[in-house]
Amino acid sequence: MTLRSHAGSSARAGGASRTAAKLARSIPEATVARLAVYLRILGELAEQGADTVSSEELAAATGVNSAKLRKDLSYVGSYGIRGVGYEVVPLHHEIERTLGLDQKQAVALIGVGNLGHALAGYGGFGGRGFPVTAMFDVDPDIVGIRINGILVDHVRDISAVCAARGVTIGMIATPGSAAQAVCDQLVDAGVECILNFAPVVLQVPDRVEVRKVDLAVELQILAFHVARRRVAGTDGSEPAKGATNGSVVLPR
Amino acid sequence: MTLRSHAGSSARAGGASRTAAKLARSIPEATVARLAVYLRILGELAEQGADTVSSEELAAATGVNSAKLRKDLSYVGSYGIRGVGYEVVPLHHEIERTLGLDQKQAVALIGVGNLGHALAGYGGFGGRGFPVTAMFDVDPDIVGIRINGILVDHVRDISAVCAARGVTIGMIATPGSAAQAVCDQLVDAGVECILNFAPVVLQVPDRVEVRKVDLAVELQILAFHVARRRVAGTDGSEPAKGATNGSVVLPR
DNA sequence: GCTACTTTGTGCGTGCCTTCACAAGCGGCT
DNA sequence: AGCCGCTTGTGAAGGCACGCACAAAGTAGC
Ligand SMILES: NC(=O)c1ccc[n+]([C@@H]2O[C@H](COP(=O)([O-])OP(=O)(O)OC[C@H]3O[C@@H](n4cnc5c(N)ncnc54)[C@H](O)[C@@H]3O)[C@@H](O)[C@H]2O)c1
Ligand SMILES: NC(=O)c1ccc[n+]([C@@H]2O[C@H](COP(=O)([O-])OP(=O)(O)OC[C@H]3O[C@@H](n4cnc5c(N)ncnc54)[C@H](O)[C@@H]3O)[C@@H](O)[C@H]2O)c1
Repeated sequence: MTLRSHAGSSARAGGASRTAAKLARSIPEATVARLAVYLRILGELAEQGADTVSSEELAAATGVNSAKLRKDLSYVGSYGIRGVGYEVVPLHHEIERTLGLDQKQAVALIGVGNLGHALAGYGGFGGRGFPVTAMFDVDPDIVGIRINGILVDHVRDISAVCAARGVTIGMIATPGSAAQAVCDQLVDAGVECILNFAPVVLQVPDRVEVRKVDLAVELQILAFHVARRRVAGTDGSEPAKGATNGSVVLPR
Repeated sequence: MTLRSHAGSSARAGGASRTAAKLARSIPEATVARLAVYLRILGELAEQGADTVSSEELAAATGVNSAKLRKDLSYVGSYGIRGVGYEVVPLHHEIERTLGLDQKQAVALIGVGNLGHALAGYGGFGGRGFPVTAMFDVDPDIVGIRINGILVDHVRDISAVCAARGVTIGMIATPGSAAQAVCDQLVDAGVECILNFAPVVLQVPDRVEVRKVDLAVELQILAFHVARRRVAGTDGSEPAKGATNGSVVLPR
């Protein structure tokens, strides 16, 4: 099992129900998100010199159910050894390949304000295959400066610069009022994946994928749980660890 | 695929059970995340002087299915008028109440580095009921400075300061290596909700809820789609419909 | 080679979330 | 008043994800 086909796409084993096709192996979105987390832990384990890791250990480290983890890993292929566990390095490599991280993605950052500066200076991106290769702003005090050696260009040049540098992912960190216009420019430039930090809902063509990071929403969700907890605390009903039910109780 | 929203990051922390409290009502986690988005749009509509809004309009503005939106709103009560739509202001008010935003939550920020500075200076929090009322760091150059009038304290004082200012939510923006220790201190201080920006999986007691914002994971998910799209492009399989998504996904 | 033990890979039941479709309700028009 | 058109609220169905539990498959010991 260890020396499985390597080049081949290892078209998932056995009586795969998938109508096969060379690739079509669709991976659940939820799994993709977790794979990225496994990847980070595997990287740490590799640095520590770990050779193999069991699903149980990896699950504990990433905070997921071990069965779920094994199922997730089964989507990238069978890289485990029964009775032993998973080989850290090969698995890490294979997840990278599955997520498409073997090919670097050039990232463009639009809006180099408070948040933009933090993002631009963050080493966690380039180190993981996402070099910020282009930056844009409209503020004349910002356009022209360099951050990590990259020049901040004027937004009017988005199209040309992105095309020239092969940008595939755009990060929008402008004020909300400018986000849609910036987004449109990115789309015109051919960018098909956008990470949006502005608190607006972007309208894009079907072919473009948008993910949104909305900190205010995150806080509101937490606030909701604080409030719920408070009320629950007053009636003495025990929080109980019952079902891993995703729902939530609320006063009315 | 774009639509995959899902919001349920978070740790499933303390069992959010349905211990049927007398006046309790269970709201799906996914709905809570979307309510926060509706809320923002409703706020904008109110500013523009809109009187009512139909589920179809609001759905278009927030990028969700109108049936889903109506079902979401049905959890907060029946505030719609058939044949007309929803009254903007009363609905806005009611969602706020439902999410527990009528009571302000004091937020503590730990780690005032690049990202921390951006978060500290962000007006979008205080303006929405989440004033940053305490900040902490270990760097002697940072401890003692003021941001927006708030003094940055030393981490050793987390417990005392948080208790004194009634902090209910903690935001961790320290390097990953320090995150768990900081988290433990917050937990000791009685904080039960944590928003974590560090790329580590925090271990917390069941009663504590953790949500994680992991930008590297977000980018990796986008990268996956870029890669998938590239391959798919060769065989002509369909792209994926667009829309918008909610927030971040993460397990626990 | 055989047995005992460990861990993977997955079939399957369960439950949440989404979406469709439509009856019920409301305002306006005649 | 009565009818009409529009929109809400929700029952029901389908899909997806989770997690249990177990057979398969490998290692270790004798
Ligand atoms: N700072 C935070 O912690 C934080 C948190 C959550 C969300 N956000 C969101 O992130 C976005 C940026 O926040 P910020 O605090 O960095 O704001 P900021 O005002 O500091 O920075 C915005 C930057 O965008 C630039 N800009 C304005 N219009 C532009 C345009 N049309 N094209 C290109 N650049 C343009 C400005 O010159 C400025 O440099 C906002 O939408 C904000 O709501 C920020
Ligand atoms: N900057 C970004 O855009 C970005 C993006 C994604 C994730 N992150 C994550 O956010 C975290 C912070 O990033 P950053 O760029 O602001 O890093 P940074 O190094 O600029 O800031 C970290 C701050 O934490 C402080 N700190 C260190 N140890 C501490 C401790 N034990 N207690 C309290 N404070 C302590 C440091 O003094 C520093 O001020 C990191 O975990 C990083 O991975 C940052």
